[in-house]
Amino acid sequence: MPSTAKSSRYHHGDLKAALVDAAVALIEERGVRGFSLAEASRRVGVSAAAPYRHFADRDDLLAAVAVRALHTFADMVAEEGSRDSPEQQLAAMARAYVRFASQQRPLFDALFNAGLDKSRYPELTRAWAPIDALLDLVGQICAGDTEAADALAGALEATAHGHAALLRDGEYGDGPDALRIAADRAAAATLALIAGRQALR
Amino acid sequence: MPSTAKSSRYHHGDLKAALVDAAVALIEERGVRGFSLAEASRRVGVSAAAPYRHFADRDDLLAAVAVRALHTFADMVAEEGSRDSPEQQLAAMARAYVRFASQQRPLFDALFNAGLDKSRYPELTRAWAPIDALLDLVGQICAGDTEAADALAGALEATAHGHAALLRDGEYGDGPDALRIAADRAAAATLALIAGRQALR
DNA sequence: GTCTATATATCGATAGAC
DNA sequence: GTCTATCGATATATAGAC
Repeated sequence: MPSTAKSSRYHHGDLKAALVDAAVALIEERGVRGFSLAEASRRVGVSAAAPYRHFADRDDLLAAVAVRALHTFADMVAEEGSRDSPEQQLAAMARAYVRFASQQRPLFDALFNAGLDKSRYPELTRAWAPIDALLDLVGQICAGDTEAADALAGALEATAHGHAALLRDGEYGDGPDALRIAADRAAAATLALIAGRQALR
Repeated sequence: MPSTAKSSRYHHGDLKAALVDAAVALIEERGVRGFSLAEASRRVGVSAAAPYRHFADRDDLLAAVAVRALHTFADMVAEEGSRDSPEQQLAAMARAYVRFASQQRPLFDALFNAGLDKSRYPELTRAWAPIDALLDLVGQICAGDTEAADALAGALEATAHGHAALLRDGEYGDGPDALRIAADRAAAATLALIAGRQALR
């Protein structure tokens, strides 16, 4: 281990990651709007100037949080794959989507509510990659009809997102029941959309 | 007209409304995050201190915008009522929801993305009143089964919201087609949920 | 009801030392 | 790669005059 034993007077071996961690905690406590580079610096014990060695500006750190969100989101959705029927997997995907919004709220906010410029951060467009990966499940259901599959996939995505957003907004209450309710509803709506998919075209 | 001809040195007969107007324009241009009381004051030509005669603080003006959003939203949804079948009315409601997000984006943001404290502004919980008004349409479809009606209404609401939120996020593109696409999909998803509603319970 | 003036805070970002 | 120091901008909010 060559450089791990740095010690010296610098606070971190990986300031970049530490700043992302601090940003997540900060967003959790104060929301995206309450986040600032200065406060994040304070929390990890460095000067306000230090972050600029790693991030071009405030939005750049926010974007780094969004990228982490992307990966966490993909992991949570992917966990639901590979068993049961396609229908049950899609319902589980909707549950995972809602769970992500609830259990990783700061990440959800960074990804969907930070107002980041997507032309500046094209990676964020890949937020839907994990969803797209499940699109072949939809293909199995719609056997061959790719137009129908696309329509159904879009409806499932929007419905899962809607339940997640409403949960985040407190529409299902604040307690621990809220997540269960939202997840149940999202899963049920998923199955209903599949059952009624003829009406999509 | 007694007091309309005020003239004198004061800039407004209705500063409160003028500030709300300015706030809407400001949110349109810079987003909720870019909104400030100071800039709104500047725009209507009063000092930064003037608003405090009408609003307790920044959030208080933001909440006033959200209340306006509430009414606009209700109007747009209500316009869709009263003809066609219940199914078609619900589909039209979903279209109106999406149209609201597109054509009144600053209001949509103030209502759903401003991070306002809902325990401080309980009126905002009434955002769903216009939706609830259409719940009896759902009742007609589910004839008697109130549990099924509640489940369907919740699914319709979340699905419409999901399409609106994704549209606002640019998920359907930026051009004028985006609204049409999102509205079509939201309406279709509404009909599909109705068709597949057995799966909701 | 609005103004001026001001106190206070915080932030983003840069320059230059180490 | 981090620090100190600092500039400039902007915000919220209050006090007191008019």
